Amino acid sequence: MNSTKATGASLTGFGAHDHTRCRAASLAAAEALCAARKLQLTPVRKRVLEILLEAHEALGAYDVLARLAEEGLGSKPPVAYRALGFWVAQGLVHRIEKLNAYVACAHPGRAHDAAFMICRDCGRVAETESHGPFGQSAGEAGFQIETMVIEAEGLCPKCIPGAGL
Amino acid sequence: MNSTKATGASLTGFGAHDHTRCRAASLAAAEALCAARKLQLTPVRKRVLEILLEAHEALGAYDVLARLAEEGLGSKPPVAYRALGFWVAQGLVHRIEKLNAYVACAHPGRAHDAAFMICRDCGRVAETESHGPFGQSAGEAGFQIETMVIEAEGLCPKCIPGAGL
DNA sequence: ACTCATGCTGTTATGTTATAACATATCGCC
DNA sequence: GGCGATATGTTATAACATAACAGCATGAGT
Ligand SMILES: [Zn+2]
Ligand SMILES: [Zn+2]
Ligand SMILES: [Zn+2]
Ligand SMILES: [Zn+2]
Repeated sequence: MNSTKATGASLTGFGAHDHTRCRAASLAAAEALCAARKLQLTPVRKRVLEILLEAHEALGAYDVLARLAEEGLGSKPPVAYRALGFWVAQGLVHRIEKLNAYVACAHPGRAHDAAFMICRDCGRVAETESHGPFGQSAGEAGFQIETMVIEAEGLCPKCIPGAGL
Repeated sequence: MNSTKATGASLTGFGAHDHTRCRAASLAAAEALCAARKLQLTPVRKRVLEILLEAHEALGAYDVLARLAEEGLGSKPPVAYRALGFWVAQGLVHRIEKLNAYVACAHPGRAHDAAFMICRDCGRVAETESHGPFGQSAGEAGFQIETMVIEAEGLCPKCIPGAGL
C-alpha cells in the first residue's frame, strides 16, 4: 500500500516551500543535537533521516528500509526500525500512528508536541503545533501525560472538491 | 503483547463505576441505533460489542477473535475485523491507534470526537471528550477535518509512583 | 414459486508492520 | 590485550490487517 510516489509535497502547512533549505536546516539540527547529547550520528542514522527529509512525506518503515537496501546500508527490518526509533526518541522524527509511518519533524530544535493533518486523498501530511487537547480533563482525572498523538484526517486545500486544482 | 488480563478496569475517567449498568446501557444504545438506521444487529456483531463491554478495556482484534472462536462464532480474522469495523463506523467502538486495539465507546448515543488517556503501566484506557486540539490552525491551513485521533500516553492515577496504591 | 439483488458470514491465502533474540563489529579505555 | 558500551547484521517469528471469492439467508418484485 505504501509505495514510492510524491516527492514534492510540502510539510509545514500545505503551502509550498524551499525543500533544499529545510533539509539542510534539519540535518544541521540533527548534527547539533547529536553533538550536544553525545549521540552517534552514524551512517545508517544519518541516511535514514536524509531519506525522510528527501521524501518530505510520511514513509513506512519498509519504504525507508528499501531505500537503505538499495544503497547497501541494511536490508533487514530491525535496521530501519532501530534508526527510526532513535530519531523518534530524539524528537526529530514523528511517527504517524494512523498511517504506521514516519515523517521528519518540521520544527526541529524546538521541543514540542506535534499535531498532524493527513489528507486522505493525496496522502500529504502537515505538521502543526498542538493546542493542548485535553484541557483540564487529564489533570482532573489525575492522569500524567507523557506523550501525545494528535492526528486529523480529512481533505487538504488542494483536494477539497471545487478547490483551485 | 495483548492478552487476557484486567477486567475490573474503569473506562470513563479512571475512577470506579458500575459495569453492569454501563454494559446494559451500551447494548441498549446499540439496539436503538441499529433500529433507527435499519442495520442488522446480528449475533456476531452483538457478541463482539458485548465482548468489548465485558472486557471493559481495549482489546486487539485477535483477542476479540479468540473469544468469538471459543463460542463457535467465527475463527478467521475477517470475521472479527468486519464486526469491529461495523461498530467503529457506527461510532459505538473506537479504535486506539497507539495500541492497535478497540474499545467500546464510553458515551454511546452522543456524537463526539473521542480522546483517550492510555496508562503505559497498567494498560487501562480512559475516554474523554476532545477540546478541539487544532484551534485555528486547521482552518488557517484550509484543511477540512473529517476524523480525529487524540491519544495521550502516560501514567494513570493508580500507577503514578507514590500514589495511593 | 422463481429469480434476483443485497447483505452478512465463512474461508483461503496473502500482505503488512514490528520485535525478540542472538551474533558480530567497533571503539574508547584501563 | 581484555572489557564494557554501543551499534549493526541476521534469523526467525509475532502481531496486525485485507483481498478475493464462495455460500447462504432474506425480502422484493414478478
Ligand atoms: Zn515536530
Ligand atoms: Zn490532499
Ligand atoms: Zn466514545
Ligand atoms: Zn495505570
